[in-house]
Amino acid sequence: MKGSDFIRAVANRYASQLQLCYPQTLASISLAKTIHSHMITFGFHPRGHLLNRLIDVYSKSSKIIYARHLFDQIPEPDIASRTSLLLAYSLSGDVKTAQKMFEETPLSIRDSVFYNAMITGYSRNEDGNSCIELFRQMLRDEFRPDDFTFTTVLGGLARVFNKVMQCKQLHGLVLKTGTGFFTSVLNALVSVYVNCGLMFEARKLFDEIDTKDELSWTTIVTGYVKNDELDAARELVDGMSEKLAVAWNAMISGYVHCNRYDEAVDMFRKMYFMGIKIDEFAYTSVISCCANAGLFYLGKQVHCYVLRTEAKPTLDFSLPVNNALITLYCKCDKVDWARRIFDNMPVRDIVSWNAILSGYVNAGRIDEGRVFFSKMPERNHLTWNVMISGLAQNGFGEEGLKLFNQMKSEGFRPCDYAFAGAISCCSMLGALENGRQLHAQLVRLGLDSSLSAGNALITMYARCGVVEASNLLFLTMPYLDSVSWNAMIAALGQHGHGIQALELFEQMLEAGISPDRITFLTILSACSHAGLVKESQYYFNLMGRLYGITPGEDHYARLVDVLCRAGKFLEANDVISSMPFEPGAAVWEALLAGCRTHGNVDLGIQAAEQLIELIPHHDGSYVLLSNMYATAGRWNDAANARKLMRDRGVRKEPGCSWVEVENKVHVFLVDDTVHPEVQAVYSYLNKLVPEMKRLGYVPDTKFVLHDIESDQKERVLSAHSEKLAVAFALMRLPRGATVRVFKNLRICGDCHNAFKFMSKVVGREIVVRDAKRFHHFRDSQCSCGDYW
DNA sequence: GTAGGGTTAG
Repeated sequence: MKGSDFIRAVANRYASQLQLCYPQTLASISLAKTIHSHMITFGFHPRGHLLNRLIDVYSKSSKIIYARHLFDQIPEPDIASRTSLLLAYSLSGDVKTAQKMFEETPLSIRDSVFYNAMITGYSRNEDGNSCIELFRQMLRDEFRPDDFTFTTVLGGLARVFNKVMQCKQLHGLVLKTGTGFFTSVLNALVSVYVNCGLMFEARKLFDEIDTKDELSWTTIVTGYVKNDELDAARELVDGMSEKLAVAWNAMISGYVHCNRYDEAVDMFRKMYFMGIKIDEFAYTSVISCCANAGLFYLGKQVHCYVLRTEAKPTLDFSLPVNNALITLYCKCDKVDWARRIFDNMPVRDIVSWNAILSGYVNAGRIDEGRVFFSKMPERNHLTWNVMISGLAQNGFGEEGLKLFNQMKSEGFRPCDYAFAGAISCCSMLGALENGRQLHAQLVRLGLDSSLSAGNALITMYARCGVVEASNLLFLTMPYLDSVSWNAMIAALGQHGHGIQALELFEQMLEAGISPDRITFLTILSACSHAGLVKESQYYFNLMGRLYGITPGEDHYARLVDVLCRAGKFLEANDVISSMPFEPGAAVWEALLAGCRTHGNVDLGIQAAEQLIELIPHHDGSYVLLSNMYATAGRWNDAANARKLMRDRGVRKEPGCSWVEVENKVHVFLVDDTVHPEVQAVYSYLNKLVPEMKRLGYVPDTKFVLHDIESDQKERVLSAHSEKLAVAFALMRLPRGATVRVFKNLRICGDCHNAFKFMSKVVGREIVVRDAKRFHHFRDSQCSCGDYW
């Protein structure tokens, strides 16, 4: 054998070995390295086709550095090696370098494949306009577009909005160039029509394809799914002779996204029994289905199946499967299970981190959430949104607003969801001015038609005491969903407009929106705040009978609440005994609140004792129990209840009230000595009280629940935090402006009485939001009708 | 050496 023949034989041998590196797997990278190092060890210098092959393998394994190293050793790289490397740069997201490479390649050695590769680069980086531009340049440079060119350009076009015109033009060109005989080109055209929402055109074209391949079928099926025409998609899938897993997977995820969970699970089961291969896509969708539908046991079963199947090695490493499992366990209150999966994952991405973060936050485990947030290697919009709204939901409004600002300063432009979170923070703080500013920013950014932000604003205005603004927003929002209706009904209810709340509910039904369990919770609350006993019973029964919603403990608790507030303890008792489960904390709490209002000491003490047994760390029950004893004059028992509380290390949440004045929040505690202007507040009150007394105000010292001398009691009364905050606001707000004060606990009975007289004396409206509801004091009346 | 479908976090 001659030397040159020998070298050719070795080269062929290497070439056939390199062929084993396709298609790309983890193993093929190390195989390529082995072959390459073999060449180096034996002093073999690859050239020409073999070198291109090596560059191509490295390029495709995202080992661009190796590929580039080899490439730089070639004095005059040919078009094939340039194409491989250019594509590698594009696919790694480095379009700039790819583009540079394209421009540096002389026109004389370019070919159509080279143009196609660059177009692919733009397409993969979602730059549809550059796809078109380069396509035009290709024509100017007098290269013939082929089937690959059209497929790629159309693929790029499918990623841009507003491309109906270009699509039609390209369709024409396809017909002119004769590339319309290629199924791949027609598939790409169908895909663009699909993405324009033109399903009629898409279907017409699909029907005209003589040689439909798998992709033709999956394109049209997924097209229907994307355009929410699930039934049309299903009809095609059922009629297909070949069972394509891709089409079935698309159906499953489509059903999940439309909340059609039964059909999703059904489809998955059929897939299994028909022997269609279940891959990571199907598993991911069905697990996500279980997460959304709360199907814990089925989800766990699928998880077990994943662990047992022969595909386990690949599924174990599958990011989407693991991420879906994290969400499944988070949504089923098993955050620690989710965490274990997270900890065992060999590779994690931002989705995994966000999933756990939202798990912690939604479970109220905000401390762990904070730690997790601070440790995240990467954050995106969702990360911030989850954290901000999580802080809002867990009572950390101030921190949430700080985070919102931090988000902006770190260069993230908040979207409507972030605004919704920040607005919720304002809701809980009662930070009306701040909330108004956020509203203004939304309008400026053109985000004010957003549903999530709008719904948050409805709640914010209501929770800040301006229910009229909520109503105005509700009436002018371009789109409403059930959350909007629920928010508005709740807003009316909190402010004591029970009848209007019920009227709105009827309008909701007329608008064709189906009520959910939240709707009925807000309805029952509204009835409670307005004392609408008959109505509450009516809607409670309606919920199950007409809408098939099984009342939960929370619904029962609210019904009990309405009855107890009306003093109907016997009926409340009947409701409790009719419950299909043991009464929990919410029910006892409702009972206790009613007993407190009506001075039903015996029953109240029973309820409080049950409550203390159920949640021994909750301060309110001890305080109420102690207060009940005190009301009955049983000071020893009262003291014992407080002692029990101390012995168990339970601290009473101190009463505090706050008010926004000149865009600053002023906080007052009981007997406050901290606020810089508190002395002025006390002397203002001392001037006001005699005037109130002239109108008939008698300080009601029974609300001072310490066993002290009665002359001191009146002084303690006037130092209540809500009185201080109201007085401060009266002093500092412009003449005639409505006072809006917030309190973390329920308003004290004497303060409630005092504010009625105060509103008359100063001729202004005083609005107080306490832990339960709103009180509008106007002209010696309160909107709650002394019913709270 | 170039194309195209289905998955996960609020």
